[in-house]
Parts: sequence; C-alpha cells; structure tokens
Amino acid sequence: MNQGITAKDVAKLAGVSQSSVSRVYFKGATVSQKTREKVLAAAKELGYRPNEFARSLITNRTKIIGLVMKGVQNPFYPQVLKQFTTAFKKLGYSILFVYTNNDEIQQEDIDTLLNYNVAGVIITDATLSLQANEDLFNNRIPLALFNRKIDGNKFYSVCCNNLEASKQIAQYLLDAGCSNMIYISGNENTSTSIEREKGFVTVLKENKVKYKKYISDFTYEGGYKTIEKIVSQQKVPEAIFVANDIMALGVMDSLKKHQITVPDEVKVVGFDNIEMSAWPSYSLTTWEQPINEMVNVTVDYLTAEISEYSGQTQNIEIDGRLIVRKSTQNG
Amino acid sequence: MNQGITAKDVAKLAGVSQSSVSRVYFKGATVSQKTREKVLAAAKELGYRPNEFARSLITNRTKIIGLVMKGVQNPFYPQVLKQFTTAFKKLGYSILFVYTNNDEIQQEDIDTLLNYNVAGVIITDATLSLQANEDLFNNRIPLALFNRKIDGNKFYSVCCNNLEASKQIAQYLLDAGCSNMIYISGNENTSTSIEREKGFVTVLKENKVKYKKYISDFTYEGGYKTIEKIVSQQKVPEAIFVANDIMALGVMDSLKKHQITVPDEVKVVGFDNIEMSAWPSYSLTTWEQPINEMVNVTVDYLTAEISEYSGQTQNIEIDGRLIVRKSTQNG
DNA sequence: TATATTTTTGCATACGTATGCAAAAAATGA
DNA sequence: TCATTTTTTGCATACGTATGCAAAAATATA
Repeated sequence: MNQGITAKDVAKLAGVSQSSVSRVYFKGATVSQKTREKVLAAAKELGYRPNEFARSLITNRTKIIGLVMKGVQNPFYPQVLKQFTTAFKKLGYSILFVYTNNDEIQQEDIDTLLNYNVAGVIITDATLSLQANEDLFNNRIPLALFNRKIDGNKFYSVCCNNLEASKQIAQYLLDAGCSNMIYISGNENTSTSIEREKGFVTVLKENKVKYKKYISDFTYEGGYKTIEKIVSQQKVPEAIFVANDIMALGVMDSLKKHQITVPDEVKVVGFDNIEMSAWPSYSLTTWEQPINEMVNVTVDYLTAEISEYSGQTQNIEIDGRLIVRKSTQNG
Repeated sequence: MNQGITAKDVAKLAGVSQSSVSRVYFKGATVSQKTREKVLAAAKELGYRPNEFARSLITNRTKIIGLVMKGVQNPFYPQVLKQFTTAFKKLGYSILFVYTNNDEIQQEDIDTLLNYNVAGVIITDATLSLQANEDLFNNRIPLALFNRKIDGNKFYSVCCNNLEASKQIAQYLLDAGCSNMIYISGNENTSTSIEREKGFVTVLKENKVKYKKYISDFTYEGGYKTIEKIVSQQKVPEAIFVANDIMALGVMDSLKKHQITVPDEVKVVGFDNIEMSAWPSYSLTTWEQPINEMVNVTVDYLTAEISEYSGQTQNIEIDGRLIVRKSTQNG
C-alpha cells in the first residue's frame, strides 16, 4: 500500500531527515551520494512516491500542459495530440486535455486550466477571447496557438506558411493549364482558411484567372454538400482548391457521385496531408503540414517561457511542401 | 492578478474567517446565505480561485480522470476521447491524457497517473500488467477497460457484445448465400479481435462453412496488405469479415486495385461504424458500436467507485447493431 | 422573557513537501 | 595535527485549503 507513504516515513526508515528525502527528489538540490542511496533504498522498499500536489503547493509550479482541441474528427488533430503528448512526456510534462465545441475556447475551460495552474497552454483549431488571454497573461501562463493565428502580435502562434503554400498551389494549377477555379473555404474567420484563400487568390488575380469562392466548414460533409451546391449552380471548374483534406475527400466523393472525373474534368487539391489523402481511393494532391517541426517549435517556445517567462509573442510560420498525387495528375 | 489571491485575502475583505470562505467553495459544507453572498462578492472582486493543489493535499482526492489511449490513428478513438471528455466535464472532472505506444500500458505511465493521484483510470485500446493493476488497486483507484477485456473477472471492462455481434454478422453473410469466407484479425491477443473471430467461427462451423483466418493489425495498411497476400495465395472468397472498419477500408481499396468488385465478387463487413464507413466511396457494411452508451456506463461505474470504492469488477457488454450498406448488398 | 435547541462561525491544526538558516560533518590546506 | 573552507544535514516554517471542536449566534419552545 502506497497510500500514506510520505517522505517522513522514508526518512525514518533511511535514518535521515525529511529534508534529505525531499532533496533526493528535488532536481537541483544537493545530497551526498551516501544518503541518496539510503533514501532511494528505503523509498523503494516502501513504495514511496512524492506527492505532486504538495510539491506544487510549495513551488507554485506544475508539470501539466493544458491542450485545448476542437476538431477531433479531423484526423489531422489526433496526430497533433499524439505528437504533443509524446514530446512533453519526454520532458516530464503531462497533458490536461480540454475538448471544446466552440471556435472560441470558453471561460469555463480557461477556469479549469487556471485551477490546475498549468505550466503552459496550447490551443489548436480554436481561438480565445481577450478576457481569456488576459487571465492567462495575468497568471503568467505561456500560451501558444497551434495551426491558428490571430491578427496582430498579441499571441504566439505556430502555423505552416499558409500564404506561401496556397500561392504555390495556385501556381501549380496555373502551370497545369487551369484557367477557371474554385476555392472552398473552411469556417470563415479562421486564419487558416483566410490565409489559404488570400495566397491562392493573389496569384490568380495576378494571372487574371477566373475564380469563385464557396464557404464551407472544414468537415467531410461540408465538402460533399458544397459540390452538390456547385453542381446545381454552375459548370464545374477546371480546378478546386479545398481548404483542408477531410473536406477535399468529401468533395471527391461528391464529384464521383455526379460522375465528374478527377483529374480529367476537374483537378482537386487539399491541405494537411492527412493519412487518408494517400489512400488509393482518393490519391489527393495536397500540401504537407510539417507537424513534427511545428510541434517541436511549439514545445521549445513553451518550455523556454516556462523556465523564464517573457510574455513575448511571435507568429511562426513553417514551410511545408506540395505532395502531388493523382487528383491533379494522370499517370 | 490572481496569482497570490488566497482564501485568507477573500476572508479579510469579506470580514469573515478563512474557514467560511472554504465552506463556501466546499460542496457539502454549510454556510449561511448572508456570508455566502459576502464571500462570493469579495471573491469576485479579487478574482479568487481555490487552489486545487491545496484542496487535493487535504482531501487526498482529485477531480482528474486518467485516460490512456493507444490507437489515436483509428478514428474510433478520437470519438471516444471526445465523448469521455464531454461527459466528465459535466461532472467537474478533467482529463489527464496519456498516450501509449504499446499494447500494454507502461509502468512509467502508471507512475504518472499515481503521481497525480487521479480519481479514476480508463484504458482504451490497451491493457495493463498485473503489477500496474496492483499499483492502482493498492491506491484504491478505480479502473475501467474500454473496448478491451481481460480474461477472468479481475477487471472492470466495457465492450460491445463482440461475440453476439460477430455471430450475427456470420449469420447475415450465410443468409446472403456466402459459403466461403475469410476473417481478418486485428492485433492478436486483443480481446476484441479474439472474440470477433470466435463468434464468427462458431456460426460458420455450425453451418460447416469453409473459412480461413488472416492475421493483421487493426490499421488501414494492415488491411490493404492482407488483401495483397490473399490475392497472391488463393482465390478470393465470397465474403470477408474484417475486425475493424479502418482495416476494412484498406481491404476495400486493395480489392479495388485488383479490380475485384464489391459486393459482387466479394462482400466485406467491418466493425465499429466509424464515420468513414458511411462515405460513398466505401459504403461499408459494419457493426455499430454504441459508443455513447458504452461511455455512459463507464462513467457511471467510475463515478460510483470514486464516491464509494468497492473494487468490484465486471465485464459489461453492450449490444450494437448491424448497419447494412453497399459493401454487402447491391442496390 | 427565559431556556433549550439548532445553526453558523472562528480557532487551531493538519495535509506532504520545499527551503532558508544554522549546525554538523567532511574536505582541504598548512 | 589543527585551523579553515566547503559540503551536507536537520530544524523549523511556509504553501493554501479542509475540518474537528467549541464558542457564538440564531432559532424554536415553553
């Protein structure tokens, strides 16, 4: 039975003081080799385990990272969750998982994070109110937005270079001879959707290419229904750039249903490079988000801020690359 | 600034004792309406927030549930994660997310759970060693296995009724006139895979139907490669029962590549009813796992055990239902 | 109104650890 | 060997809350 085994018990058995036991487990404290061994032996015998809550109470620090996530249905995010969890585990941090239904994280969830005095917060696929940000700021809790950016320099954010990516996608489609295109957006007001549109449109306008925008919601069903709508309203264009992969899969399925062939009649490009985009049923051309690198940058920032808080913010953008598959190219 | 606002500060401003402040925030304690109001007003003014760590130190309880998960790539599990998080949030519990790479949760992760003195543990898509179980048991931490079962009655587990489900699937395929079948398993030694095989085989044997088993791993790629193997070794059977949906999708894609038509040449049945199985590209007949109900049962068990620990275990099985789609039926 | 009963409050202490400080022990130098 | 410096240790206290107990206040009873 471990319940109830405290540093005092270990101290007694090891014949040292409770302070010494504490020093053995507190990184940075100094203990002689001899007592360290005695303590560890006694601790092992008793099955001692330092009480995290008592520690946090004293140090006013925790080894908990709050991870807020919305789009768990989009396979991109479970992947992100896995990578963050793995990276932080190596550093001795645990993940407090917060699921939010809303595009903007609710005060209730911020309260949870504050109650547990998390060492840092990551928000993916969602944003937060100014009040929420202030709460974190006042408590000197570092925050990183992941795959979402907020205008200005008030937040630290990590994205892939959406603007550059979508420019290159536009150029790629132009080079392929397309002269009539559609952009299907995700939820409006999300930075990812906006920037992907912006880069895309910039290049199209420069080249005086006709395009149209349809608004959707980053879901498979959204992509599917958007094609239904397009088909009922106009001639299918030569290329469709869809703001993320999961939507693009819906787009492709809907096109197939209407017997519109890809890539012959219309080329389709997605964004994210989720696993499914490589599946032969789809073979979707897409933009690879360098998740691994994005996660590492975020982790580095947070750990740096945790060890010495500066509150400095920055918008980080990391390059990805185009993955060409059959949805844009025969062969 | 909230940092540093304690119950003592609130007490001072409200003109009451620290105990009274505590009683306002401690559920079950008794305070007069008058002081409650005074305290809440003062707390609001100062931005007071009870320190969870101090609370836990005293009560030796937390409002944290440890959720251990392996297969985050399988869309079934993010769904489960979402539902658990939502359900527990309503009850005031937060989720400590633990990702494990291994089929068996490692001691390191158990240590994390114990360090945070979690109120309860859920393990999905993985199992645990006897030692790990003992650790939890000795600390009287209730444990539930989700979608995984371990022989005997040593653990509380919640699954769908895999045996009955796979029997019905077998019967359904028999009724459809199939007389030569294959079962593609997931990771061996997992209860889900074993039971699904068992039920399936039982019925086939009763009906003296030929069948063969191929071993795979619950992943898309696993399903895909298994078909490659099958095609190279034998004539394709009349029906294939795949131990889960994500693998079944790989199976269907591989069949398509070999120009083997579904359902005409071979019928395919999956398991889970993940969102993708309904996508028109696949339209996979499958067994719906009643996630919602399974989650609720698990939550009820854990909360009951948290409020009064009994350590009693039981294997719960919940019925699902067959979802017939085009992978087994024309039209 | 006076007494008995119930409710509410404050006091004091405990939870398990970290840490400043001074004492003790060990290491170093002469 | 002894004095000096350095390292290690133990003591005592603090972190912010919950809670048993007794005092005080409020309420009910006669």
